[in-house]
Amino acid sequence: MQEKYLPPEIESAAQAQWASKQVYRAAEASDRPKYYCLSMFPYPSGRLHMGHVRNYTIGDVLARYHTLRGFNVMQPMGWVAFGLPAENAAIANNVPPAAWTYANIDHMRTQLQALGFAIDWSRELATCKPDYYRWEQWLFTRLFEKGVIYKKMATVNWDPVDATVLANEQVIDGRGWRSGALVEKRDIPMYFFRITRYADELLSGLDNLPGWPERVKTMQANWIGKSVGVRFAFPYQLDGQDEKLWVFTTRADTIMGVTFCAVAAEHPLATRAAADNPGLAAFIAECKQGSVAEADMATMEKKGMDTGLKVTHPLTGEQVPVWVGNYVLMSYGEGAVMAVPAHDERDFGFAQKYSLPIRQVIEAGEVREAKKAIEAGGLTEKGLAQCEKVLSDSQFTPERWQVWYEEKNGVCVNSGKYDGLDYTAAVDAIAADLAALNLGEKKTQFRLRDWGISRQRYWGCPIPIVHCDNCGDVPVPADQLPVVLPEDVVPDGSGNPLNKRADFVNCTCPKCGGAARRETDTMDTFVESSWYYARYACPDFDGGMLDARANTWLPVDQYIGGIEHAILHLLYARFFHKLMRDEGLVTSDEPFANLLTQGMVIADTFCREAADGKKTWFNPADVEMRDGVAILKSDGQPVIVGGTEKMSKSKNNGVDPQALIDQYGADTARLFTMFAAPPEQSLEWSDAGVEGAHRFLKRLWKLAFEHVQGGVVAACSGGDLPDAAKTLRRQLHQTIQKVSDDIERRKQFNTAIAAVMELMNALARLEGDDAITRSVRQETLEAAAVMLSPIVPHVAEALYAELKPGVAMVWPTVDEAALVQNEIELMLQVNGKLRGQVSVAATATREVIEAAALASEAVQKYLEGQAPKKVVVVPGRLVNIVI
RNA sequence: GCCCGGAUGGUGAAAUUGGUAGACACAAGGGACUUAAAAUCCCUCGCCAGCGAUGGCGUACCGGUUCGAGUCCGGUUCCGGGCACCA
Repeated sequence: MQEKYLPPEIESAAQAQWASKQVYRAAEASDRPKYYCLSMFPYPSGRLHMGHVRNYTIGDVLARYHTLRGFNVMQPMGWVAFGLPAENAAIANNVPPAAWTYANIDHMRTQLQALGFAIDWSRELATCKPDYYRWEQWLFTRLFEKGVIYKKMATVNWDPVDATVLANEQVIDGRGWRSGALVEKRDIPMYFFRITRYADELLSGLDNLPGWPERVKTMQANWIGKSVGVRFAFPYQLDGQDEKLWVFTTRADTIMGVTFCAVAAEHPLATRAAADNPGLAAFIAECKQGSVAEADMATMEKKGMDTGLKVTHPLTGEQVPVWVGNYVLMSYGEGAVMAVPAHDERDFGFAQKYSLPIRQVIEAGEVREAKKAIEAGGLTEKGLAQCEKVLSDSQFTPERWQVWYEEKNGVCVNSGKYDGLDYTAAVDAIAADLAALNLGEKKTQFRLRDWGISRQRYWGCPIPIVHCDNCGDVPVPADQLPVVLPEDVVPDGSGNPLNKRADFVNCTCPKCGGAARRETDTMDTFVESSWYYARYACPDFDGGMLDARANTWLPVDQYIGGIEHAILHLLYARFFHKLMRDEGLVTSDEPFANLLTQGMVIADTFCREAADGKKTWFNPADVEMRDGVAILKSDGQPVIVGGTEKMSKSKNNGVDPQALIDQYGADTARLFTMFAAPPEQSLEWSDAGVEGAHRFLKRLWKLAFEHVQGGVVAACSGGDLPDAAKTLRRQLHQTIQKVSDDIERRKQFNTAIAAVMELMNALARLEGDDAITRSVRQETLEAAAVMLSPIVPHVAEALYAELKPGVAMVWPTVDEAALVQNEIELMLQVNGKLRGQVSVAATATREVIEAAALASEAVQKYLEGQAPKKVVVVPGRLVNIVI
């Protein structure tokens, strides 16, 4: 055995052996239970960053642990290879996105392999390859024919200078990131997946996912946002026609408080009113500026303008003014809302700004009670005072009205026949009255909107539709798939270059054979990532999307990925799974049985801003702090310190693990990453402490080396031991218990590592070279190597091979007999404060413990001869004496 | 703005079900070994008072429940993730 720990030699030897023996290749034919361990596949941005290392190490620890536990493990890897960064790189460097992407994949695959992950590389896939997206196109055509996919208008960010659609990320402070032009909203036709048809199942299905974090399920449930409300209409007459303005509300109980309505700038009512009102037309044009992102809509200043038109309140017959509001979006709901400024914060602000009437229609329950009591009379002086206090404490203020509204525990006032009704009764009565008038009904609504998947971009999966003047939108027949994306294209940032490719665009109609045009929009990249987990089961199948192997492996037993994907990716994948189920491709209802959401690895961002507002982002590795000022190393000039954000391509704050691997080896990088924090916690990146992780591996190596030098022996398997050896062996088996639980149930690896560190510290202190002590040492080192092997596989395998040559690793089992302890120590508290300890037999009864505690010097000192008021005994933990 | 999380020593963190706050590490300081350095090993290390024994305070902030709160409840601040075209 080598005396020195030499990571480069150990790691390359181990990796070469794993590769040549294909040890991580998963076989379908196995009598062992399957364990499908999947980490979210990376976007090939160029280099790995610490977020990837963390994600894939977590997955690898779980995969390797389950292999040691006897499972047939599959851990695949691939690339979500279409996307915006490739087009940005193409514009910046004049390289085709395809070439850039494939080069990145090669580099990142090498980096992943250097980290020693137990990946079945025979299943590798890249979503930009025709043999992958072919089946996505095939499913698209099936769903199109079924009506699950449909076409409608949708609003996008339009850059009028670059004449291109912008992603939300590319709109900065309302301007295009490259041109600096003011961004406009523009309506274009897009294809949509009818995800809302599955809204109920996506919501109720969350209850069948006990292996998912509560926070993710809460976020998804809120996102889907099921609410029961009332859809109703305000009738009006315009140009001699009877029309209806439809709105939806979850608070029909406040309908009597409506003092105006607000419609979107694109609403037909607004368009009509603007026809003979230039001021309004100008305001509508203004509303069309800015991005479509919800965060921008919610934070912008709420503005409006009166259309001059009035609609009729369906219950009071009052004339209600209609305003155009810049915060109302045509594509959400009805494109119009009723406004109750007395109880809705946004409506209140709007009404104040434009001096619109505010009418209270909800009153807190206790106010109502107090008023009633006073009216009825006969109150005692004290009772009257109490009621009056309630009233004076509840003077009408907009803040109070809003609270009464939010808490839904008030009653209606100023609402005519509905006065005195509570929330439920009022909603029911009002809905019934509206229904009787044929002007409304109760309706279940979802916040979730249909999924628009058209992207006006080149580097994506072509939408398999042909536009024919005679036949309309015709799906490409299966035998003509895939519609192959040409890979020799370099986008220039002004629109989709596919539009300029006659060889791509021009085609014949599959239906009538006439000249036709191919759709040039590509699909949202979330479509590719919505089914890759299933394709890993049968990546080589060319007879269809999936074969029977998909049902062998699905559902994924453990899915691991960033919390950033809690809603969109995970919801889309769940939706897609149900689409595939309904196509008969899979039999399960949900794709991911257990989910581990990794906390973000975050790092500082640094940038410089050019005169035109364009920002250049610098990698933290290229920046240093001098006297509290961030300086770019290359030119010595200052840079702006941005926020601390998740590592990303766009902010260039990804920390490449390569330097760490080169200096210390993959095992140290893995160990350090797992030791830094528990997986679910977000982690501000710092390599301070990596020395400690490396030192531990060196110490471990040295302990094993020293033992092996004296000759390997059979591991201890119990029996009578000297005290020191017995104590160590107890700690060993406690550690096995803890590490197993930490990895399997808690999925918290930092504490598992700490426990093995403690065990190794204790082992280093164990003296004696007798046969029994050496056998305990052997048992401890063997178990430590196995317990660490999921985290640091290279060094652990090398050590195990020295300790137990020619034998395969098996996860150690806990020897219950080794755990037995005769005496335990209890903490003594007086009035909840720690005042001492007492030793008692492990079997001691409550009475014995209490007596021992009261007799102890520490407690006697505080009792001063008095009897305690109360004694609390917590078995195995402490005694608290209350005096 | 809305939804979901988080905040514990100089630093990363631990405390699993309401029961010893700070395990395990990093950094720092002191010492051993060395011609010297590196490496390694040993010791100290929440804050305040005290020579010490010990005592008081302490888990972002304010309040509450409890024999007992880092943990539960109400409110606040700051930080991170998401907000449907970054992936």
